[in-house]
Amino acid sequence: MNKLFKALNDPTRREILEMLKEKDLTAGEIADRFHISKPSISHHLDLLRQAGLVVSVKEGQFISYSLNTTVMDEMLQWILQFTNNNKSS
Amino acid sequence: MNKLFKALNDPTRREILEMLKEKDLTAGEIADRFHISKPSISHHLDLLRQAGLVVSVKEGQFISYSLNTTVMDEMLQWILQFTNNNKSS
DNA sequence: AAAGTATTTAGATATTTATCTAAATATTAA
DNA sequence: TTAATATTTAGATAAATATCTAAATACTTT
Repeated sequence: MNKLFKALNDPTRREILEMLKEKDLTAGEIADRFHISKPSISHHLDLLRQAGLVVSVKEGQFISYSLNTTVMDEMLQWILQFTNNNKSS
Repeated sequence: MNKLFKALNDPTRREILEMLKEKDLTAGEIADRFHISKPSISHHLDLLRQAGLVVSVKEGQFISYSLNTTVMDEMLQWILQFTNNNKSS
């Protein structure tokens, strides 16, 4: 839970997630869309992976990143405890 | 949105929100439940207030804090864009 | 095997953040 | 009005984080 909130507490990382929502991308493709060095993006991807928000698969020379939405559910539940959406009737 | 994620990226602050879910509390009552100094708790409350997650009302000598759930909706929507819960049928 | 490409790891640095103590402000009670 | 209580503000410090460049690793192509 901690790692999840930590991972989401950065605009670059949230933007990466939104990109991956559209389609899977390689580390390089992601880096190319930011004015940030590749090592920095690599680090962001690592944090997203640690939080379980993305999954990486090696495809030859490339590493493809894709979204893992199941982890979002945990967060969804946490938020719903505060909202009225969880009231019966 | 940035302030919202920032505010939630701290276990103490998340715990404060869970306390306020049960009932409104004064700054002192909140501080008493942690082994953290009052100024530090005051600072956490300030960040929560900046994010719109809590509202404070002065009641004489005390300041009462209460949850503001409406802000959570914004976050809920952000998360739902990734989940399958928003698919039609 | 050597060169090129993709990505990560290592190490450094500047900024942000959580925390503390001391002091300031504001309200209540004596 | 003085003392006590509640909370915040100010200023300092240690730890965490985002970023960079340089180097290492791993795969592919020639």
